[in-house]
Amino acid sequence: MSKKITIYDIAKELNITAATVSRALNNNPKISKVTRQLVADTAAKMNYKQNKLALALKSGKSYNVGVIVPRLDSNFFASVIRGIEEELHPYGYHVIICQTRDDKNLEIENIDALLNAQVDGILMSISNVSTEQNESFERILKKNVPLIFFDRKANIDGVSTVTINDFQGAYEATKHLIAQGCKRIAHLSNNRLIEIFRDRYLGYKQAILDSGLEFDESIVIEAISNVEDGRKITKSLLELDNPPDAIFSSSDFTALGAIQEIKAHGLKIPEDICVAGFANEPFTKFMELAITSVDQSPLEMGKMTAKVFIEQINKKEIVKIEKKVVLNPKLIIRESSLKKQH
Amino acid sequence: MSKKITIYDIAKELNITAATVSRALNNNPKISKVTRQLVADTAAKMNYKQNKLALALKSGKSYNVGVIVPRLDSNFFASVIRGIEEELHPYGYHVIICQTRDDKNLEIENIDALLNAQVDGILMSISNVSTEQNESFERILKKNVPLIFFDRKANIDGVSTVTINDFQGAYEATKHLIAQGCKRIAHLSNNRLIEIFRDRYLGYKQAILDSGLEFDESIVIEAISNVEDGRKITKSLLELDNPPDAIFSSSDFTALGAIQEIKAHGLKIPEDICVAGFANEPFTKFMELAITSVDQSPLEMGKMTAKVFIEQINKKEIVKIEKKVVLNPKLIIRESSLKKQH
DNA sequence: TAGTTTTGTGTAATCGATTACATTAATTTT
DNA sequence: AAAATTAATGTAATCGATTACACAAAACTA
Repeated sequence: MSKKITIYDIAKELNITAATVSRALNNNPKISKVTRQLVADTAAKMNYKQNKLALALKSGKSYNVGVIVPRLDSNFFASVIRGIEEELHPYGYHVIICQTRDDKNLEIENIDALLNAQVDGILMSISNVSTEQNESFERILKKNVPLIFFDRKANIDGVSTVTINDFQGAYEATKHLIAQGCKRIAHLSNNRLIEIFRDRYLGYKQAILDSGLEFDESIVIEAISNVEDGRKITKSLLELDNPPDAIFSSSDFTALGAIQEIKAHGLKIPEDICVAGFANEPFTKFMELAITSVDQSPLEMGKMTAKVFIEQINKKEIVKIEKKVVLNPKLIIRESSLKKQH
Repeated sequence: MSKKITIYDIAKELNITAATVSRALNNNPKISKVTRQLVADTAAKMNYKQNKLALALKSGKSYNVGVIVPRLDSNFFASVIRGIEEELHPYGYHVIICQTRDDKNLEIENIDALLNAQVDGILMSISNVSTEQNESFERILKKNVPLIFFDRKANIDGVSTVTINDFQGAYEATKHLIAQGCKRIAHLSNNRLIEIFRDRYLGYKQAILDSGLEFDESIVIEAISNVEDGRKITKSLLELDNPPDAIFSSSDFTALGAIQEIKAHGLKIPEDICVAGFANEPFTKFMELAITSVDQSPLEMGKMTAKVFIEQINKKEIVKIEKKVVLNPKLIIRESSLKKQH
């Protein structure tokens, strides 16, 4: 119903030009105090609201950033996004969210759409399948749009990243299992073309080697991150002639599956088999048998990602900065791996 | 680095005007096939990308919708947002997310910011504290921006809503507890100024009255939706002279707290006390003692909300439609309330 | 008092698209 | 062959802001 009020309407009302109105609203000292006050009052009275679209077109700053994640309804990504939103909100930035659903074409499509929408930056976690599709990323950089990876990164020159030390997290978790007396630790892995899963695998492996235990590649198995796959693979592990006495999983969901299967086999946790997961999903804490896991502080990761973006925005355009922030994981030891004192 | 290519650049390259380029790119039949092809080829060669900001300013359509929720890192809201995104993506709409953190001022601020950013619609779940701050909502409507509430709604004329039947969900859950033989059912409620909590309370009450059981207001207690509050309140309930034999909670988190406290008291679930929650949070399914809960199909709710928005957008502006979609809740019965057959 | 500086506004271009309204050239009609 | 259509493109306004440059009036300088 109500027509939109523009600075031209205010100008007409006061018999001045839109330029003066614009300056007055921006508190330009060249405009007399009297006029400034008059304009401010009239704007308020007419219920004027600045059209950010026009401003964005003129200034080249949309005050929108794009955030791309594989999926939204995961505690981890939702928390990261919360962190991003809360950190950017005070600066007046809005967050546009996109999901790739681990689909390469969707990822490309989303990047293009965000660029066309003139976002001021793109913060993303790459999808499972985007390994070596650097073309889109190059397009972002060529447009001089800040690009920052969080958690799942691709290694590209000039791109800042915010990650956690997955190697370290896996190393500590495995060391902890070893400290509990476990000698044959299986690993439920995931697609190791993704750096985070490769690093978790490497951290696990290093911990075993550093402890003088035998490393057995045959009990490292790739799983999809869900309960069912965790059960299925654990079943096959338990049926081995030489079953493991601990399971370190790169996902809490597969760890949960493992726990269910181990119990179904009549074995006791942690007495017979210890289990540790990764991500510190909310449910790991809630279980009656709480699950040991590695916390990734997603909220912090989101805030840090946003901070790196803000820094980047404020630099001279000529300077190419590349910041690699690595957060420390926190091992949360719970009942699923903590044996009674002996 | 690379300058942005506009239709003017293409025009100059081909010695035609920008108007012709614009028409050609939009496949206007008035432009000869030859020219259209030529423009398309040149645009591709020069790597032209349409500036959606300019388009938005000219057309008045930004193809952005704002989604406002109390918080992002809750499974429920994250799933709703996923549903919204997946439904709107095919139409070319982008989703801008905002959190109110149950802060009235933030809610108002977010609404204003979205309106100034010229979003094409606002889809929101009101915050705990926004009861009767209809002023902002009116501002949205006055600007003719479609406003749709999901889950937590305010009752405003001309606003479409997508909710679940909370009364029904609570009614069924309570009836189920009664069917298990429970005679004294406590209710962990929440701020009943919020319609969803009021309705859950009313559904619970009605089920008790319909079953000829005694309704006792003293065992209806308001709780904050977290585990600690659930424990605290359950403790006080168990210490009553006449403790309940079942707890129906309006939140899964308080239900979990209740379960922990009941176990701590040495009582058995479901034999001594049955427990049911609300929301079907992922962890309710994962627990060793899985928790009975009411599913709200958040993904569906998100998709439905988006569909209502699309419908609204496509109507003539003159027509004020008001659509009230009510989804059916699904009672998921699990071990926390299912007694063995007697 | 003539010249210079300052103060406050206006003029018009710009951001990058779309589109109503000409206008010219080509084709068809009579 | 003149008149009427049609086809293809150009001109210029528009969306709603910002801002470099211009300019008049007032204030200051010498």
